[in-house]
Amino acid sequence: MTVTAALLKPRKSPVQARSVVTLDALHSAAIQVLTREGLGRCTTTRIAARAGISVGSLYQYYPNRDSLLAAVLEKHLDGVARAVERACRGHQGKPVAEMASGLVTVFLDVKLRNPRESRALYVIAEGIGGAKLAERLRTRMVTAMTDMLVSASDAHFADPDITAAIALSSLVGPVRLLLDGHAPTGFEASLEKQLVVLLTAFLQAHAN
Amino acid sequence: MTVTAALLKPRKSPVQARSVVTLDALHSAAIQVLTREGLGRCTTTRIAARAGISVGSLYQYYPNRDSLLAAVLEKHLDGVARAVERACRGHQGKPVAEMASGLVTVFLDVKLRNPRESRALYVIAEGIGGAKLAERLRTRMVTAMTDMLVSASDAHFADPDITAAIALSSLVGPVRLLLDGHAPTGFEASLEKQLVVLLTAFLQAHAN
Amino acid sequence: MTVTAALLKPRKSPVQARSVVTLDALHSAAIQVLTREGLGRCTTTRIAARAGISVGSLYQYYPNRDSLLAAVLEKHLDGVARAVERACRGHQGKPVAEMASGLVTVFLDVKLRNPRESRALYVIAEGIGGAKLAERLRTRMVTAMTDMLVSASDAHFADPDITAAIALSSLVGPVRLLLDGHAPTGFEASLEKQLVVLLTAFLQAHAN
Amino acid sequence: MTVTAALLKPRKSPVQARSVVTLDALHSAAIQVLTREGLGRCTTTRIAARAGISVGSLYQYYPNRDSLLAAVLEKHLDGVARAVERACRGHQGKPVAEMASGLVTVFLDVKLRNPRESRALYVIAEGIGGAKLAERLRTRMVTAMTDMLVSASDAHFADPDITAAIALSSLVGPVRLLLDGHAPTGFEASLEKQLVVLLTAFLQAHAN
DNA sequence: CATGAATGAGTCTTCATTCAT
DNA sequence: GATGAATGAAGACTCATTCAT
Repeated sequence: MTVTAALLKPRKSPVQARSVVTLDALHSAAIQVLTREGLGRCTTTRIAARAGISVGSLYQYYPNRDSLLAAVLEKHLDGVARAVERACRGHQGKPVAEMASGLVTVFLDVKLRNPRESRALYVIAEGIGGAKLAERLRTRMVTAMTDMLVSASDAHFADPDITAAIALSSLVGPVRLLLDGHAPTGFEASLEKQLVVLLTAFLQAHAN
Repeated sequence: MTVTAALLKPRKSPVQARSVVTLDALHSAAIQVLTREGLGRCTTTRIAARAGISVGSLYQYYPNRDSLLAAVLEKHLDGVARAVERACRGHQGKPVAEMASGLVTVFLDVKLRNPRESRALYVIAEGIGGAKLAERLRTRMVTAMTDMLVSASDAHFADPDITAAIALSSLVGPVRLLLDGHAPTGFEASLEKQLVVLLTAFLQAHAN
Repeated sequence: MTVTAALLKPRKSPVQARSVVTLDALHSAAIQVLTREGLGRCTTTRIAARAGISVGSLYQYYPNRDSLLAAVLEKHLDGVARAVERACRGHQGKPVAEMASGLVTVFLDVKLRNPRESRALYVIAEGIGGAKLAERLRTRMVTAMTDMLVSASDAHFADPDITAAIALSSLVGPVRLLLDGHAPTGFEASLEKQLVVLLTAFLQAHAN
Repeated sequence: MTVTAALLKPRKSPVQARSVVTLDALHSAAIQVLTREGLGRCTTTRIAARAGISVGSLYQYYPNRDSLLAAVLEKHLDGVARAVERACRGHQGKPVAEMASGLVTVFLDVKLRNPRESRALYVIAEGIGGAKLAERLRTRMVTAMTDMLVSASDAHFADPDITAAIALSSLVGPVRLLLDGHAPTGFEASLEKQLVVLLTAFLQAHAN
């Protein structure tokens, strides 16, 4: 683990119930401050205040501001990755149409479950070294998808990892459009169906 | 134009040759500082220094830091939008396969022409009121695409604007993956082909 | 309370002993810097330095520079107003000669007790929204004087509030002359007597 | 002449008509900017712009910002002093009642002729070394008044210079009250009469 | 352990002044 | 002479981080 990486790790493990509670409070406080005030005004003091603790205590849990934000981001991305992995395992050996449908469903589910949080994290990700984190989690998801794709009952993929990477990343843009509230009228209603069409068509195009 | 919008506008028009040069220097300086130091360290002083001018001079061209960054972003997005609009006009009445191919080619072309700049702008967009700008430009592109889609010789679209919005946004993720350098080996080589497959399959799925 | 007014209020109440000390230190530091360096050089950094604290700490007590200066001004003016009010109450029902004498005495007393501070505040008053403050305090004094005048045992005033306003303001110039050190030799020695003569003559001129 | 004094002098004498015009334009531009924007925003660039010339040209006439403001102040005070001196000469040998009346009339006349300008100058005076200037002009006026007082046909003054200083300075406060717009209703209407009463009573109190 | 006052480096922004054109 | 772009020192203010209580 590099020095930089070490600095982004939480300081104490949540062995005690209180810690877990505080950690959670800090996470949601961070997200609230972020969405309410913007990254510029998202200060440690404000986060601590909203979490109901003192700045000093915040530093008991995280060595610095960025590690807190990174933890929030990681927690979110980990949730997304877990959900995708589970879905992929659950669709092993199925036809690609089912895979596409299953994938879209979970993806939308985790991303839209808490839209406010999802949006806040895009902002965090740019501000800190979010790219590294995002990549690690993306790799997990692509791996899981690749495994699923190669098991498809009705298709064969020449470059399953590349197909997986494209398929996954192609979902990101449309979802973000919706989260940002910039989508055309009727977009949300048909988003899931459209994305299923998109993914299914793409995956079937590789079937021979 | 709102007050806020006014504040994001350049201060002086580049009527003189020198101004144009300085303006360009500022733009690329901003991009360099951004990619080299990150948004957090992208200060007016550093930008000015890299551009070879004084802070004072920077403020002769832009009323504040955000207006400079916004201008850089807008210039880039405007270039993308123009290219997409031109491509859409050029594929009126063609079959959807050609449309997909033309769109992907143009999109990759403008986005990858200056990868460093493209990446920097993702960071800017989050930090400032980039969402507004991005939406305006996206609207232009979606409009152009919608017009193109309805003219397709071999397909009919029930909701062409939604199809356009999804099609366009589905390209964003994969391209960014490449720009961020997180793509699997061989990704770049096949990206264009893959995206053409993706878009063609999606559009043809709507054909009846 | 308007927004502007709110911005000129101290940030934290001096509930703790330490705060009171720091607040006092800031006030006298401000006055010292003001008289030693002038309003132009009366910067937050310099005030903080002279007060023996950091700029950051200064901003824990006042939201901005002007609110600090305004507080200093208000404290001074409030002291003057209190003294005048007390004197006015103490001379209810007396003949105008005694009123004049009493008023001049307290006025000189409070203004000359700390000449350095008195002078500094003229400078402050111009720079910030001192006019508003000054007016409020002046109104208090004029009101108190008006009450006193109407109770005079040997005179009747047709427009007691106007008479009060003129009487009070006529003292300002001569006192300031002395504070600024521009008075002729022997001025200070006879100032009190002269002002008593001035005020008495003026008030008696209204007696019928 | 000290170095400081030299720096506050205009750079070129208005030998040419154009210079006079420009100088006047600068003076009123300064006053306008001052009243419209406040001392803080009263920059050389803005003054020059309002005067219709360039900053560079401004520096052709004054070596620095303060010398310009000082010149504006001096011109105003000189006007006041001249008027007072003339009035004093014109009332030589008259009874004190006439002197008082004449002085008040003239003082109000010059101060209220251009209230906006008068007010603006209080602000200037504090910001720059206005005290020095003010004192010089005040000395002229006190001298003229002293001469007048000693010639009074119906009174003898033990300390005519002190009496003059007090008399003059006692007018300042009331007039400023009016200029600042903080005077009670009916104040302006009766100000002249009241001040005549004030001064007459004061001067006659010295008569034996 | 918690607290939150104190710190001071670092940001943006302004503006008097100069000088090349 | 006139111009106004360029300069950069200096000011107000913020905020991550520390540490005495």
